[in-house]
Amino acid sequence: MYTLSMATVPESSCSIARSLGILGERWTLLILRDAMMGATRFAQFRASLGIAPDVLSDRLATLVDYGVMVREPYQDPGARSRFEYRVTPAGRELQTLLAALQQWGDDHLPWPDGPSILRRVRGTDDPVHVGFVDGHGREVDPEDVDMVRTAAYPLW
Amino acid sequence: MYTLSMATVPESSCSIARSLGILGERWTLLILRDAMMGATRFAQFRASLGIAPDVLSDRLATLVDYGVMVREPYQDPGARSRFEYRVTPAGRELQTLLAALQQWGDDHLPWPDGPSILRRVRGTDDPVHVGFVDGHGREVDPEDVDMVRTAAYPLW
DNA sequence: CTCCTGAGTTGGTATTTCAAACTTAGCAGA
DNA sequence: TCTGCTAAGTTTGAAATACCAACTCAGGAG
Repeated sequence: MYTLSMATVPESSCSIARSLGILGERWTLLILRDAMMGATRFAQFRASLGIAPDVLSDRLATLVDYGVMVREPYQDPGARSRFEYRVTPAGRELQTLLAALQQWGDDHLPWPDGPSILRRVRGTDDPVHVGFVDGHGREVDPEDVDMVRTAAYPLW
Repeated sequence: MYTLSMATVPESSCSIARSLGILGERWTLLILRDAMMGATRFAQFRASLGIAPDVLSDRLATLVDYGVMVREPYQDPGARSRFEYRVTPAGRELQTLLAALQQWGDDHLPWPDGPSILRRVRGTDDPVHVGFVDGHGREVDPEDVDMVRTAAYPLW
């Protein structure tokens, strides 16, 4: 059905590698960004990104396949039924990932006019950033975050 | 000097797109993961990732070019001086990005033996997660984070 | 002056992306 | 009924990218 070969999760004990197996292909995170901003239709993604239709088709299939988006029918009045794409709860959880990318870009690859999108606490001017949080909802300095290897860590 | 054409920041007002211009190529974030875990040398990255040497060379050049890593000379006793690669402070700031990928992979693409790496508050058993934080160091629910378009946002 | 090692580069093949043209299904108007 | 219109894809062939093996290059050691 699809000419391009869809992405698969690599056989790796590293969850970063597994996530990137799904999300790390060209265009995938930009598709998700647009979806989070409200895009749902093939032509919308296509117009926004300028992506080739075969590649878009392939990326959407991967996202649907791994539960990041769902493909569901819709019908505009006086038009035939077609399919649109929506972010699932699993996809919503990638908000922090996209925000982390955004934050780093704002800090290290700034644009002359400043950020085009800000993140704020709803209904206030209070800015929000991405960071590490402990079990009590308190921010933890990155320096104070330990990475602990478990038994599942490969022994070279 | 390099046969592969290095990545460049796209002319986009979206900082996610700009970040992905540097970081979104195949292998780049895995190289950074290894670097964060202590890898510094060409052969180390190569062995760990199984990446083709020309591609590794290209990716390292991009990372150095954009200040994510630095290339600096080192000398092992009784060997000639060579170059190694280290993460810069700008690169360190991608910790949250990698952690967000890790967290999502742990949650949605789990491995039979569980996570191979845990993040904890240094010296404790207190687990740490990636999330949104307000100006007072308090966690903010993703539902309560507003994305506000500024004047720099393109008007379609 | 030859061997060894680590950091790359080169060259040829395989894979992925790109762009344009084509297909398909159904509604609408003539 | 026939033709046109639209949106969601698929197909096809050319261009760019990645992969792999072999090679280079610069010292230090023997």
